[in-house]
Amino acid sequence: MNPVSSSVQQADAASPSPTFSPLYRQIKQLIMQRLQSGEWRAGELIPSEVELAARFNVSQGTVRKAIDELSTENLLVRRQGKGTFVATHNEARAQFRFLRLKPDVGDAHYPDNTILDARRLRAPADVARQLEVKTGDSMIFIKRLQSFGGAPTILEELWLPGMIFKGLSVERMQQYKGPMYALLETEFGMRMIRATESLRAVAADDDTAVALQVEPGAPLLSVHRLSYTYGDRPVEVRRSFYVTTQHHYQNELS
Amino acid sequence: MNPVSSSVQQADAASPSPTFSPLYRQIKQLIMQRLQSGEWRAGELIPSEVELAARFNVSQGTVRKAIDELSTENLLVRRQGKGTFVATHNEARAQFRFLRLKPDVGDAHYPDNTILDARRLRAPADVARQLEVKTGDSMIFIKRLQSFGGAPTILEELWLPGMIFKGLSVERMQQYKGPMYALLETEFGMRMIRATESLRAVAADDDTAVALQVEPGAPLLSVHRLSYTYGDRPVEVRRSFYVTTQHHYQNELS
DNA sequence: CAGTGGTCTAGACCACGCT
DNA sequence: GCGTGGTCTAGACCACTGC
Repeated sequence: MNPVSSSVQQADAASPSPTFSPLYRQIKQLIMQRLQSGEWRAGELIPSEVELAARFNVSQGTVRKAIDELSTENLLVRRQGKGTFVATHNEARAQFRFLRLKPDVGDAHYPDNTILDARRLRAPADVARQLEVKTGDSMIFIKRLQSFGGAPTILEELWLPGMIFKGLSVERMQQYKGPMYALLETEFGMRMIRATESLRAVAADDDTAVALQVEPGAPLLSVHRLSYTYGDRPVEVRRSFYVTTQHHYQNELS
Repeated sequence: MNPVSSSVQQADAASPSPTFSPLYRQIKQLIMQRLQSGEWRAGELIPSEVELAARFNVSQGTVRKAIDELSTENLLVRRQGKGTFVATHNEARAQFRFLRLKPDVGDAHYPDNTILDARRLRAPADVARQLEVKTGDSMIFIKRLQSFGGAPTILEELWLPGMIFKGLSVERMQQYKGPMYALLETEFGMRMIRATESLRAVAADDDTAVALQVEPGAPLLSVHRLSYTYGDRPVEVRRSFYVTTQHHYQNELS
């Protein structure tokens, strides 16, 4: 029998399963299930490799390979001598993983947030489609302004499924100053693990120009983000406008 | 003695080298040297893992780990049953690794190139600084327009060190239609392996507007790229303007 | 010193591509 | 059938952390 569990797919000479995956990927899935279920929470220490190998009845090397992949995907963080931890947005090194706007000169700092609007709305058709919910479903809508050293730089609107973030109050948003994803992670156990961004250059409309203190028609970097949590589930739509006179969007191609 | 060579750094209880690196990284460096020197060229098959293990006098697992890293860095490509190959820009899957502009609807296609200008110039100070050459050094300067389905979309200027690309003629550039990096790789053995891009939104100046058939002042996505070859050596500066009305710059955050 | 992840080895077997 | 990379194992030792 397969060491992991009786329900696990396995290679079989007689009937090679079309969805066969190697042992370490099955282990990886098992670990991801525990992350998704909240059994192992953000920032926590997970069992050691030896422990997991014994629990899953596989060799340590197989567990290692599973954790290797989860580590490169930023779901886990290894620390030699200490153990393996669930990755979290509540640490310095994660602050800029989803914020690619860097100052042209000087070091990157996290911007100041000002919530301009925060309330419950019904999902517009396009937002609903992207988040795979029904049009008209209850959503949380947030509009905020981010400033670097007092200079308004990012104006953005966020949509979150109201179903998931039930207890999120407008007051809580208003008073919170740190990274959004850290808040969602801490208070709702909802962890963003990847996102896709679509960038274009656009001309500022009147309202946006006022908020960002630029001339109407001034060029702005438009960023449309769709964020995913475990299981490739889309849980946030974000539409941002960046002022790129003193900052630039930094990207590495490799 | 160290299995790799007598000159290799090794852990030593008496005097732990401050620059110690594990065996598999030393193997990785040895492989990279052979790539950089041109001993193993783009697209070619390199020796098998067993062969390399024997040659370097280490276990196959150690060679595997070295190749694993080179593979995730896109320097090598493994093909089960066939062997390990040097990555190349001359293949379909590499076409869009450095071109992130995607059509809003429909599938991505490679654009048509029109060379507007190509000649030798002396390096301006800023270009020289970025490419780590001296101001006034001989450079190759190229200005070209890229079109998708007949629509002018990308206007860009490239600077390459003339020293490296000695035989690159204006005529060769004019007639060549494919990806630039494939040409540089095939004809000069110069392979781009990574790049950094800085993006901003700007207003089109008059000349740029004419070339891209947009209104003067229209918002354009400005992309400043610095490309590197083996050994983190910068070898290309590129300044592009993208029209983003029918296309967008696609980026994955993870 | 014990426990953790990190490296390295040797050997077995599987999946794939080619001849 | 043979050679390639891909998986899995068992065991040894090293490097780092914290008690």
